[in-house]
Amino acid sequence: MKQRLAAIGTVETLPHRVAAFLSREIESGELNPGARLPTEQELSEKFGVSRNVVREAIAQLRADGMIEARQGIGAFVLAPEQRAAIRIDREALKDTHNMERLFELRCILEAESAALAAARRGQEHLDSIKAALDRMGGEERWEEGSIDADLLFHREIARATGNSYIHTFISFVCEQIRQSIHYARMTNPLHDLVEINVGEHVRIYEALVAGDPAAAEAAMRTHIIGAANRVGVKLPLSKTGGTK
Amino acid sequence: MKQRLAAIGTVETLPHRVAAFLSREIESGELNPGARLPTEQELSEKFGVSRNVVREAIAQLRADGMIEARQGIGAFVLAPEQRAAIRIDREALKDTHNMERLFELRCILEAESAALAAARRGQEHLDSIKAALDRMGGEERWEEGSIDADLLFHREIARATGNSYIHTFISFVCEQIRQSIHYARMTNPLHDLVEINVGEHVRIYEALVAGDPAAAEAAMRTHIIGAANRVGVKLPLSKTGGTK
DNA sequence: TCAATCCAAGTTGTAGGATGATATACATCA
DNA sequence: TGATGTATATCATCCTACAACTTGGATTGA
Repeated sequence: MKQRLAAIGTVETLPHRVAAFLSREIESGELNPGARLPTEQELSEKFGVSRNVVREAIAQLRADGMIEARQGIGAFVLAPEQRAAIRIDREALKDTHNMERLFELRCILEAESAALAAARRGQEHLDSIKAALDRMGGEERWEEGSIDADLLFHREIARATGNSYIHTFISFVCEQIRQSIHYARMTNPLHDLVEINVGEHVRIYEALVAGDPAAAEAAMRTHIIGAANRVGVKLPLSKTGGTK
Repeated sequence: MKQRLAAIGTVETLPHRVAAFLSREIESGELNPGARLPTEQELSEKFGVSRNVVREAIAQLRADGMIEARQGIGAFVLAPEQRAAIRIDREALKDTHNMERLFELRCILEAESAALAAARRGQEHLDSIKAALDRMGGEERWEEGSIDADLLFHREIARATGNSYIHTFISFVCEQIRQSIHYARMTNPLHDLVEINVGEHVRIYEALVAGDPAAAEAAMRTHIIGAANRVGVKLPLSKTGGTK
């Protein structure tokens, strides 16, 4: 419900559309780093909007460190490594290959974080993780609420590391994945898969309770690879086979 | 040189300052999720700026998914998990404890990525990594150029994973760290430390050449812990002691 | 009294113009 | 030649006005 409202609020506003257009042009390489953007006036004429709209669009891109505006000269495209923010293009995630990469990143982040969490978790963390687990396996299965609980489970583990940056990054990546597979989840509501999913979570939780970092890491790795498979993403072995 | 200009270009513009202020208020919890922001007019009066400036500031926050504006009603604070972008507060990194957390995150990301890179790198990757290594140990030591080369070395390894998201995330984290310790590097230009730093990079490179994921991961982990120490950050054991 | 309708005020979205600050290129002059 | 000033282009900021939208209360009618 709330989600619905948020979605409606995200209607394309003019500055957003202009920013998206410029952003695409930069990402696609039509505007290389160092290149100068058209002047605000030219852009406002080109898009048929007021200069204020163009300025708001540029303000967004500038905040991300995508472009740099210099008074009296113009606005220039910056190199990707100078970005001040990370933003993931939702469109690009429709490509399975990109989704695969994102899952790989998630696996790296969450596996080691699970190990950290196992070593550092307090009782309160275990409680909130358990609460999420119960909600996930509760009456609501594979519904909106269940997915929320799934995400919350992972976020709470990230929180148990005591590292706010880890929490932020994991929350972000998970949310990107969740919203991108939003459409696909109704197609495979197979109960077998749900059972498997819950079971994997239980094993992670047990490792955390035991305070066993290696077990937590392994369980998390197994789970994420499995989760990727369940949404149709074949994850390449993110770890070199546990040969260590 | 270019870096210098970029730094000057980042002078605090009015919208940026307003956005930073509001962002602080949200992060600190003074404005809870769901709360309504003051109207644009009130904000413009409060900060003594025009409404346009306020609007540009809000445009930034909205692009990040921090707030949601609804015509005719007002602007509201969104929950952290709905954020569309990751941004790290440079001010917060002045606190050593936060810097420590960021290094920990970096260690997680880079260690496993080094293992991936060792398994997937092609000859072209090895070449560009070697080029960065040479520049680092070249005539320019611990100068601007040397630090650039250091960063490039890490970015090229991230690129060798073949995963663009990993590359993006690692580049981002490294850049945040680099800019935050910008002032500190002149204070410890001890040549011993430089030698150690280069030596650690060489060992990583050798593991990549050998195609040995485990060795690459271990070398990278050692290096990042060492790098943290060299800028005065004592990293807690990010891995549970290699007891696996 | 109660309900439906309409209207007015408040808020964000967009437009357009005016002025100040800054950088570049060119002309001017010693 | 070299320094200086001027013209111009561009972004930064401000201002006013109106459109679109939401809310709540006033009005109206039964």
